[in-house]
Amino acid sequence: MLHVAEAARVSVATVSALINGTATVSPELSQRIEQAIRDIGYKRNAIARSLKMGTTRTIGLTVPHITNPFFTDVVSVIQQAFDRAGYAVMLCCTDEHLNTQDDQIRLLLDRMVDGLIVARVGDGAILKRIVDDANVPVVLLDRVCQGVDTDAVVLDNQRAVFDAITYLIDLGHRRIGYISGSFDISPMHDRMAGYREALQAAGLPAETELVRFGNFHEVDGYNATMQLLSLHDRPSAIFSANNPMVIGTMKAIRDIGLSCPEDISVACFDDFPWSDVFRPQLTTVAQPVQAIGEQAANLLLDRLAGNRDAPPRKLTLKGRLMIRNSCRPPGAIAQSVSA
Amino acid sequence: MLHVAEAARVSVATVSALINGTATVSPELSQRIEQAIRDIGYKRNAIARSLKMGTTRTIGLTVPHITNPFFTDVVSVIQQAFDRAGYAVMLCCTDEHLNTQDDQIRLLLDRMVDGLIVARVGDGAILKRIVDDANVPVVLLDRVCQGVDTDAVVLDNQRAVFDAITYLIDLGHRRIGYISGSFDISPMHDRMAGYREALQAAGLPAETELVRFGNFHEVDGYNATMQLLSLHDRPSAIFSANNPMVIGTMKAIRDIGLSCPEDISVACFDDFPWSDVFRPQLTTVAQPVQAIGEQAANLLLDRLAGNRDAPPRKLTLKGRLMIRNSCRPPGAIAQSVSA
DNA sequence: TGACATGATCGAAACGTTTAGATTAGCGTT
DNA sequence: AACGCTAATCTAAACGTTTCGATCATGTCA
Repeated sequence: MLHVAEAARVSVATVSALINGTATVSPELSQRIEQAIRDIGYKRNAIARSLKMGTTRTIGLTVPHITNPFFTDVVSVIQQAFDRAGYAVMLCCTDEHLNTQDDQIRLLLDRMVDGLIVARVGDGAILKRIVDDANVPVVLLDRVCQGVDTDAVVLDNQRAVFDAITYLIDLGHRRIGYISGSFDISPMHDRMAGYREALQAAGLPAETELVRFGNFHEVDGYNATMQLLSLHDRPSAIFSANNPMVIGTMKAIRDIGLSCPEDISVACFDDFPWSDVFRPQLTTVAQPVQAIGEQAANLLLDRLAGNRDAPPRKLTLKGRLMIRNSCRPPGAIAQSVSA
Repeated sequence: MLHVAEAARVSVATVSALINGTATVSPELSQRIEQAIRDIGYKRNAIARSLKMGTTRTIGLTVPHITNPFFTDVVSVIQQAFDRAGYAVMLCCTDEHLNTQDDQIRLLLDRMVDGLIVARVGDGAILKRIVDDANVPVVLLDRVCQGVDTDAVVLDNQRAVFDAITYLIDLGHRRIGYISGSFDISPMHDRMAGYREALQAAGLPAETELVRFGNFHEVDGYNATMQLLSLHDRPSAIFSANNPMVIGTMKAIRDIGLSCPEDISVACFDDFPWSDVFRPQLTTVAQPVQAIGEQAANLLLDRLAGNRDAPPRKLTLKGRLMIRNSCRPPGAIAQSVSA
C-alpha cells in the first residue's frame, strides 16, 4: 500500500479510504490511486488487516470424519453458505479422536478464527473450557454437550430411532439388534433412548445381549454384527446407529453366508446417495443435511453479524424414515433358529 | 505478550526468546515468565506472528466436489498429513465452477496461505496467471493444466481406462457406451484416449453415438445413460468416467426397466466403500487415494521446507481395475456369478 | 589491573494495515 | 476582512509479534 501511495503521490490513509470506501476521495486522486493499484498489481494484505481489525473473516469447522457422507454433505452446505458471505472455512477432521480435536480447536483459535462450528468428540469438559476461553461464537453441530451452553443444531435422534425401530416391530420383529456408537456423545445416547422407548412401547424386553457398541468405523460394525449373528438366539433385524458401521454390518452378513433382506433385515442411521440404486436398497433414517448445514451456518453468521448477547439457541430438526426394501417380516430361517 | 512481560518484569523480547527458544534465557527469568503465561492464560497471536514472519503455516486446498468420494478420501489424507506437519488447511469446494474457483484461490492467496493444492476446474489460462502471480508453491492434484508448469500428482488415466475397456471387450462386448465428464480437464481427455485406444487395439470402430458428455453430476449420468439406452442399437456395456455420474447411470437403467448385470454391464471410474457390499458389486477403476494424497502433501511440504528451485515434478500413479460382478458377457443371461 | 570475550537482557524498529484526530483549502456569511 | 463550516487529505499511533543491534554484568586472560 505504501508503494501505491507513493506512486499516486498521496498518503496511505487516502489509499485505504478509497479501497474501503470509508471516506470520500476526490475523483482526481481516485483515478491516480486506481491507476497505481493496477500498475503495481497491488493486493491488500489480509493478515495485516486482520491484525488491525481483530477479525479474520475465517471460521473454523471441525468434524469427526470427512468420509462419513453425512458430514460430507453438511460440510459442503456450510462451506457454500460461508462462501456466499465472504468467509473462508478452515476444515479439520478429528477422526473421532479427542486429543486431535482439542489440538485442532486450539490451532483454529490461535489463528483467530471469527467463529467455530464443532461436531464434537468425547467428553465435553475440555471443550467447555476451550469454548469459555475463546471469546468467539461457537455453534455445536449434530452433537450437543452438557454444560456447554451455546448455539446448537441437532436432530431429534430419539424420535427418529423410535420411528425406525417401531417400523421393524410393526413388521413383526421381536429380537432387534442395535449397534451403537460410543456413548460419550449425545446422539448415541438419544438414539439408544429411542430404541429402548420403542421396545418398551411394544412391550418387548430390553435385552442387553442385543446391544453392541462400536467406535463408528466400518470394522466396528463388522465385529458387532458378527457377535450379534453368533448369538444363540440371533436377532432377525439389525439397526446400526451410524452409516460407516452399516457397511461392516453388510459385510459381516455376507461373510457369514446370510443375505439381506431374505435372512435378516437391516436399517441404519444416515442416508447416502447410493441407497436408492443398489440392492438391497437400505431403509435409513435420513437427516435433513441441507437444513442442518444452513441452520448451523445461519446461527453462526447471525452471531458474527453482531448479535452476541442473545441467549443460546438450540434448533432441533426432524429425521425422516426412508423405507426401502432392506427390511421384511422375519422369515422362516430366523424363525426356525429361534424356535 | 506485553502483559506477560510486565507481569514477569522482563521485556517482550525476552518473552519472545523464551517462547521460541531463539535465545537462552536464565532459569530464573524463564520461571517468572512461564508463571506469568499461566497466570494470564496467554496465547500467542498467530496473526501478528504471520504478519511479521511472512508465513501463516496454512495451506489452501481446492477441490471440485467434496461429496465425490474420491476427493473426500484425498482431502482426508491431505488434511492428516498437514495436521502432522503443524499446518492448517483451508478447504474450498469449487463445485466445478470456474469463477468460484478463481475467486476462492484469490481469497486463499489474500489470506497469505503458504502453499496451494488445486484440483483445478476449467480452462487453465486464468489459473496460470494466478499461479504466476502468487509466489507460493502450487501442487496440482488429479488434473494438470497445460502451460502451468508446477508440481503435480496425477493418475495414468489413459492406461487405467484402457484396461477397463479392454476387460469389457474381452468379455465379448462390441458396443460400449462411454460417459465422459466435460472435456476441459486433463483426466477426461486422457480417459477418453484410453477408451479410443482400447477400441482401436481390438479393431472396433469408434462410434460417436456411443460417447456422451456430462458435467460430473448424477443427473448428467442419468441423462447420458437415457440417451445411450434409447439408441436404435444400444450398447451392451456402459463405462462412466466418474463416480457420481454412475449413480445416474444405475438409476436410468432401473427406471428404464433393465437390470445390471443381467441386461447391461456397467463399470466406472473411482472406487467407493460401498462397492463391495451392495449388488451389483460395481467393477471400478480404483485410484490409490492414500498415495495420491500423501504424494501431493509431500510435494508441497518439500517446497515449504525450502526446496523452492527444484524443477517441477510430475508424479504419475497407476489405477487398479477392481473386477467385481457388474459386468458379464453380453447376452449371457443368468450365468452363475463366479468372480 | 585493565582489556576483552561471553552470555543474558533489553530497546526499538519493522511487518502492512486502519483510523482518530490534525491540517489544509475553499467558500459563503456577516 | 475576519470568521466559521465543510470536505479532502494527511500524520501518526496503534494492532502483537520478531529480531537486530545495543547494553551491561561477569568472568578470563595477559
